[in-house]
Amino acid sequence: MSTMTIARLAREGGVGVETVRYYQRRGLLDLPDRPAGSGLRGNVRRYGDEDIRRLRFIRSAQAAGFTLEQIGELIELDATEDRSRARELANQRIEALDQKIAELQAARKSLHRLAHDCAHGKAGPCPILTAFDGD
Amino acid sequence: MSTMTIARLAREGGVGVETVRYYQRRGLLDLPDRPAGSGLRGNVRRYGDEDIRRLRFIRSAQAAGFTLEQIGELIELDATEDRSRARELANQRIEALDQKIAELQAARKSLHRLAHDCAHGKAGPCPILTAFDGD
DNA sequence: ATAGGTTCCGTACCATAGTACGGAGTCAAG
DNA sequence: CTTGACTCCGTACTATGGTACGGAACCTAT
Repeated sequence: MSTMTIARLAREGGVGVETVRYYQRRGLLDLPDRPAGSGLRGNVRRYGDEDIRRLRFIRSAQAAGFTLEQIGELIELDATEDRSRARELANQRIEALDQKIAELQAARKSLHRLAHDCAHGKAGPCPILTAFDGD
Repeated sequence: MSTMTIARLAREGGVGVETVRYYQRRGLLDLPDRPAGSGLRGNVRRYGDEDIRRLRFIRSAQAAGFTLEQIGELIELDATEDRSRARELANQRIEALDQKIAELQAARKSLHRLAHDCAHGKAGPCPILTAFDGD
């Protein structure tokens, strides 16, 4: 699988072709050389497993809450010896994740109570506007 | 606290004045009448506790992952008897939250492992690009 | 060798959720 | 009764992360 076209790469990464091109523009994915083949300006670009890995990393890092800009830094960092910066970014994100997770769990609790009150309440509208009170 | 200016309302809600005005434009917050006082075109608008509650609801609902558009629907729903729609929205969001929470917890785990490997690894760069492998 | 599907690339556009600007009006203290 | 802060309002701009468009080149199967 070492010579895919961009459509295949996109499919492997679970994104659209335009998204791959967008990541290339952002410098997150490499733009391979066009192999100077038959055509006048060269062949179509080819992608390999390394590109798939990179693309999947981008999606995972995004799911972890990193911005594309931070992901760019992570990718650059991966090639350096700067262990402390890498740890710093990871630990910052873990803290943010812990906060976010707690927030979402609190929200979940409120929504659960709302759904319950809403299902078993006597009459009238569900108490939506007060759903998050006391959290 | 039944006659605040917009700056006070914003402060109580933890947002900026421009954000309050934005929510008014979106129809999420009411635009109270300008009390026809001394001035030619009326006084400045005044806000009350109801507005604070509404604003805080908006922020909480946002934290729960609702979009502003959905929040608009929730606010309208609060005035109706449509219990099933309210429950539907709440339950949909709970499902999405459960997914999101699981995703963030997985990401947290990966980052934790990365930080650890990065701290105790022998030499060379941290294995950033492979941090999410095997999740 | 020709039709159709892809690729390439620049540029433009989109949604979401704000944030900023500027000028006129209004308010509150001194 | 002026000065400085705040309000009002429309309009424009921003950030983030894409998505769409269009024409030329290219590639593949018939």
